[in-house]
Amino acid sequence: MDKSIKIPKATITRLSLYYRQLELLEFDGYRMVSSEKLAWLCQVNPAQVRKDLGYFGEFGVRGVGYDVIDLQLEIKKILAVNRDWNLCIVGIGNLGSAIMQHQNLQERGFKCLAAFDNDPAKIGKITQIGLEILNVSLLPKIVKELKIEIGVITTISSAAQAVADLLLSSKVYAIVNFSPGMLRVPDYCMVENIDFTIKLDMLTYKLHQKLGC
Amino acid sequence: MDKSIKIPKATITRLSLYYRQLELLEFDGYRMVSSEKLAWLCQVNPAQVRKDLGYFGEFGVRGVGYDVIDLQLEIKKILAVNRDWNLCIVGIGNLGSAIMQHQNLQERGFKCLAAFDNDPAKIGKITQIGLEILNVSLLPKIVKELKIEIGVITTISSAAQAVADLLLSSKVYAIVNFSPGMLRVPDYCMVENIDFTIKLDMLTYKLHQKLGC
DNA sequence: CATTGTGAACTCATTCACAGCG
DNA sequence: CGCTGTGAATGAGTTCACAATG
Repeated sequence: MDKSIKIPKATITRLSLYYRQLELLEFDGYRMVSSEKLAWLCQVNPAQVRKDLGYFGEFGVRGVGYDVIDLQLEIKKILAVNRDWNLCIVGIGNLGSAIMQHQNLQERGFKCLAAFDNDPAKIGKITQIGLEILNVSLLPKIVKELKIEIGVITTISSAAQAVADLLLSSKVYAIVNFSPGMLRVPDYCMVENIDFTIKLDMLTYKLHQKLGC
Repeated sequence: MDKSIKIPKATITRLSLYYRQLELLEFDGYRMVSSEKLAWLCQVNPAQVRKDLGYFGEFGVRGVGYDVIDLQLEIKKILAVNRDWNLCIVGIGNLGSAIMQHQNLQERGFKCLAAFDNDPAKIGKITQIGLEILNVSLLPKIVKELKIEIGVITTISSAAQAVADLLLSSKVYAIVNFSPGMLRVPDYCMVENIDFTIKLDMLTYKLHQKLGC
């Protein structure tokens, strides 16, 4: 059912997608959904949906489909988002502030509990979600006190590696990195990069290919 | 050399990465770099670097490596970022404002020329980069006047599809979508999604796997 | 002679096709 | 009968290994 088979990274990404569509389906009053319909909503192949789910169990009913509510619960269990997670954000510029206030975070159980910066002009100020901006030197202490499990880096890229090192030394082994460029971390530390200039480069490449402009 | 062979999407992503490391290498005074060194910096396999570049030409010198400056120019040509591109941003909340002011945009030749929203309280206000926030109903007219080529969607997800439709009807066929959920667009329109709750889900999944917590 | 460029081998991911089952 | 679950087939992407070469 789940042991020893290697699960594609893309499968996890898609589970997240399925989950969101299931929320919308529930909101629209659906009780059951077929792999075909869910696939259509997520713009993937129906067999892909079934295979992705198949890595983790048998959640469907043959001849009928999947229960919209049950499947949400199963996916939440798989993704381990059936509980809250504690975050901190390092680098309280425009981007850091935006992330912090992002609605989806709260709704999905990601609690932003601390905000750090190294700019004396910002330290001591209160963010729009009511957090005091703390000196980044306090990070190790605060992370321990508040049991923070995930660090979000929204500094300029030249500061990102130092922040990552600080998080590591504070035993935070999960990082979302919004700064461009690679973080160097030991392999027991998980990093997810979000780099939107890469996405823009991808678009310009494709535009150039298709339109020759 | 470049015709007819299928180029992996991931190759384009990596070219963007290589480019940034080459900038840093140039800044540090390097004139040449081997595939091994560049690969190490980008945390990929050296053969991968050579194969990625090999799709587009022969840019290296055997026994020596790649010219740090020349290779930057070649990659810029490939990605079509050797010229400016005009953007507009739709949805001027915290995230939209953050993106608009993001330093890398300007530096890399992505010009944010217009800002739209549908909130009467925001329309008419001036953003931190000096743009007047315009009613989204003006989008088709402005897009045409300013020759905007890429649309960035930073609205709430329930508004995203309508914005995408508006961009499409204005002949903007390249979209960066920051709202969660899938946009439905014709296949001549390129969409890049940036969804950071997916990244968080990926982290929690991995944390759960590795630590069982 | 160090390093590129590249076919061939391999690994990983997606899709097909149909057996299994409610 | 319809839709899931899954082994087998296909396809895509990465890495190897070495010939080519400045």
